[in-house]
Amino acid sequence: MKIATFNINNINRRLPNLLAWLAARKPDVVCLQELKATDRQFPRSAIAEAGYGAAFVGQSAWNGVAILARGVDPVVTQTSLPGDPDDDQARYIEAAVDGIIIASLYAPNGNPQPGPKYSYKLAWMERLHAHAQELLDSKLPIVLAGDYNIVPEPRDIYVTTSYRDNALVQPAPRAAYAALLAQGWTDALRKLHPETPDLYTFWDYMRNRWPRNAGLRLDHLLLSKKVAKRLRAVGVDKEVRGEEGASDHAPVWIDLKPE
DNA sequence: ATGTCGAGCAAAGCTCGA
Repeated sequence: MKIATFNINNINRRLPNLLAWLAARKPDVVCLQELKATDRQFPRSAIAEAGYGAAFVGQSAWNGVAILARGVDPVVTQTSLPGDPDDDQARYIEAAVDGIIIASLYAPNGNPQPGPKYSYKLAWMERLHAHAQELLDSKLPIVLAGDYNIVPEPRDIYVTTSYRDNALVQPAPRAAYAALLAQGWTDALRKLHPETPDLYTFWDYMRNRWPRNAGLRLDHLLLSKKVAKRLRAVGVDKEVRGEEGASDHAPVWIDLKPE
């Protein structure tokens, strides 16, 4: 079973790239972020024709998350991250597919820091921590997949000072990510590639960062223990980032052994 | 490496978010 996460950066703008990738890689489940589309604008028919059921939470212009499942409709369990009824940003959806609870999350970027956006980022991560603990307590197999907008460690970014003041690399967000791992989640990419350098999932459009491989690791799949035991392979479909009209992120995927 | 990209607003270029 192959589960992927992909910050698509506007699903309609990127639809040809997405459909080509779905056809080539045939993931069983795809967590998408940054749809930048309302529910009405979601390309339902194209996704259905590609053979995928879909659950999504859209928003005009910004954010938006979805879960696609090949041949079935995801069974939705959450359409927002619990903990703040006033938060109306479309950043979290969760569904059951083939016995696994799968979340597609788009954590706040948090720039500039300090400031209200940074405070929102940290508060959102605290809410994620609380909900993640509830999910673990359920003892179900769970995958928390998405764009965490956090570079977990210094080796997860190219050598630079450009991001020194960026919210993505600050100690507090890094501590928030580490706190998730401390709950018992497995960072899938690091689990099977503990020493590999240049494990990037995002390359900014600016400053020639893709040709220079000046990347960051922002997109993560966190696995509960039952899922971690089934982990067979994990990778980044890096070539996708080099396509015409590409998103600034590349897909990350895991392959799970049957139960 | 002070730069890319696209959307919104509103009618073209500026501003915003990432």
